[in-house]
Amino acid sequence: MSTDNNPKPEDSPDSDDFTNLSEYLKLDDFEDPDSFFTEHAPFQDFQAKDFGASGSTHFQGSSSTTRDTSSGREIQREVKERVAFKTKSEVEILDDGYKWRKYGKKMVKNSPNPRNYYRCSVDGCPVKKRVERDRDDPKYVITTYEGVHTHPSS
DNA sequence: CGCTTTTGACCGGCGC
DNA sequence: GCGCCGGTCAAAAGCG
Repeated sequence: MSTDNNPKPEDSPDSDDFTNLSEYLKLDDFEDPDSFFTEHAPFQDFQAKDFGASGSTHFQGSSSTTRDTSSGREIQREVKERVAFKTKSEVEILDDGYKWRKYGKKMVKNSPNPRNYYRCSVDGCPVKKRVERDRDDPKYVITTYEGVHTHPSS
């Protein structure tokens, strides 16, 4: 199958397994992150915390449909909204105003740090959160949100 | 008492 | 066909 639904012309080199997370972080060329923050999540309160959050990057994934007719089977996969945030914090448990339930921890090969998987504890909220520490800067935390909240934050 | 967390196992996909 | 990797679920325990 030709997986060319990538929003970025990246010709992955043969350097082991480079986490595409770095790719997301490179997309900090957005111009109006503030509007995004205010419109998608109460990150205003997020930064109001005392953990000193600064320098955040966000990536918006577009919904694309992939159909494979090579085997007569049609695979329609809609990509949910993906947002990656890089926050400078010493703690990984950043309270964004939502309740999260940890459902798994995994160790990534490219990082000496484990990756935590969180899910919204609210019923009907298909939102998932992925928290991982930066491999190059342990003082940075990478939080990846997937999906959109469908319930009040408070 | 309810809910969250924690670890391990399991699974699906892809690569070789 | 097997191995690797990432992701998810499940059961049990701990805590408020």
